[in-house]
Amino acid sequence: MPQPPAPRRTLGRPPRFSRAEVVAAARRIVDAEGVDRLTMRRLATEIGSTPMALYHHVRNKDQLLVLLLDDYAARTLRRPELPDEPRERVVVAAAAIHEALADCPWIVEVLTADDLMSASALWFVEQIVDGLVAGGLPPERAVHGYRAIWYYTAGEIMIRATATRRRTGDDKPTYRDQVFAALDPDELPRLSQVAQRWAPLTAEDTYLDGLRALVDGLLAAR
Amino acid sequence: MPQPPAPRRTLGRPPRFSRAEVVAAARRIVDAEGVDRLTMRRLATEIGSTPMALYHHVRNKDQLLVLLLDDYAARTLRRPELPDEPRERVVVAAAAIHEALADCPWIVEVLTADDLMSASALWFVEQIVDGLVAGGLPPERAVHGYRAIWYYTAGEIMIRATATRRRTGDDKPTYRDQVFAALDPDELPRLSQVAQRWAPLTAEDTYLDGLRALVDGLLAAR
DNA sequence: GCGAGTTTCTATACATGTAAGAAAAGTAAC
DNA sequence: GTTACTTTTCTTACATGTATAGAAACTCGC
Repeated sequence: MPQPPAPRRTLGRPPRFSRAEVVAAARRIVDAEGVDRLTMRRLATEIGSTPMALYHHVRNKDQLLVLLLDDYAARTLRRPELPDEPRERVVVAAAAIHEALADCPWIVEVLTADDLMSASALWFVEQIVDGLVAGGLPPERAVHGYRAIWYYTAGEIMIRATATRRRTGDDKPTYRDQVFAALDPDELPRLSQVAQRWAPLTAEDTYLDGLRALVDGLLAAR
Repeated sequence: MPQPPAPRRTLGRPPRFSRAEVVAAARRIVDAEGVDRLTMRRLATEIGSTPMALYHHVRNKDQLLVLLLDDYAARTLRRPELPDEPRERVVVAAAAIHEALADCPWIVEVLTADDLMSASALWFVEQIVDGLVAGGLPPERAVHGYRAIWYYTAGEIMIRATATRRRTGDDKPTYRDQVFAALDPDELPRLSQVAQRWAPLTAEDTYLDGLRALVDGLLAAR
C-alpha cells in the first residue's frame, strides 16, 4: 500500500532540490568539463533551476567548493596501514592527505579554509596528533605540530599548483627568470651559484623530504 | 638653458603614465581605502585614464598585486643583523620575511605566485640558502630546504589570514566547530581530548616554533 | 607634407558572483 | 475557502576583470 507522499512537517515552499544534489551536480560538471566550467549559472542549468536558487543551499561559491572537497575526501580517502613507529606514522598519515589533495588541483582556491575539516580527514588528523603525542610531545604541542604540518602541506600544494598552472599558460621567461638572470655574484654568491639549476631544482617534488625534516624537528627532544 | 623635452627615441604613441605610476596609485588606494577598493576601474580614475589602458602596463590584476608586493618589500624590508650560527641565521632571516608579509594581509591573493621573487627579498633568500649550506647541506639540498621553509611560511600566512578574515565576518559557529562538537571519543580519542582547546590552541602564533623545528630537521645529519 | 609602421589608449561587450526584492508554493489557524 | 506565515525560487540589477576592435598619437623614410 503506497504511502501518501509522507506528510510534510516543514513549513514553507518545499525545496526542489537538496544541497547534496547541488554538490553531486557540481561534481559531474567538474569531472566532465573541468573546474573552470563550474559556474553558478552552469550549475543552475545542470540542476534545472536558476543561479540564485542555489544560494539557498550553499552560502556562496566558496562554500560549494569546500563541500565539493569534503565530498571528494569522503569518496577517495582510504585509511592506509599505518606503521607503529610514531615518527613514521605521522609522515605516512600526512603524506596520504597530501597525495589525495595533490591529485585534485582545483582545491587550491579552497585550501586556505582554515583546517581541513572534512569529517573523513579527521582520522588522519587524529593519527598525526596521536603520533606526535606517542613521540613524546604534550598534547598542546602535538596540536601545534599538526598545524605546522598542515601549513607546510597546504602551502606546498597551493604554490605548486599555481606554478604549474602558470607554466602551462605561456612559455615566456617568467619574472623569476629575469631576476635570476640579473644576479650579482658578489652580493648573492649562493644564489648565483645555483641560478641555472634553480628552475629544475624547484620543480622537483621534495614534499616528503621536507615533511620528514619537519617531523624530525618536531619530535627532537629540546 | 632648458633642454627641449628629450627627443623621443621610441616609436609609437607616447604613454600617458608609467607602470611605476600605476603601482604608486594602487598603493595610495590600498593605503587609504583598503585592498577591497582596489579595482581596475577605481585605479583608472585615480590615474585619470580608462580601465583598459592599465592593461598596457600590467598584464592583469594579479600581476599588479605582485608589483604592489614588490614595492612594499622594497620599502619596508630592512636587513637585520644576522647571527653567525647557521641555524639561527636561517631562522632569523625566514622570520624577517614572515614578519614583513604578515603585516600586510592583502598579499594573500598573491602569495602563491611561486617564489617570493621581489629583488629586495633575494638577500634573505641568499641568507637562508647560505645558512643551510653553512649548516652542512649540499647546495641542492639547501635550495630544497629553502623551498620547504617557503612552503611553510607562505602556508602559515595564507591560512592564518583567511582564518582571521572569516572570524571578523560573523560569529556564528564555524563548520569546524560543528565537526568538533560531534566527535566520537572512541574513534578519535586524541581529538576529543583537545576538542575544547582546539580553537584557542590553533589561534596561538606558533610560527617560530614550527620554523625552528623545520630548520632543525633540515640541518640534522641523516 | 604624407603614408607606413608602432605603440598606447578608448569604447564596447561579455561572463561571472551575488545582492535585493518580488513571486510562488506550501502549512496552520480560522 | 480565506488569511497569515514561512520557506524556496525567480527576476532583475550591479560591480568586477578583461577580451576585442579600432581610434589616436607618435617616429621614420620619403
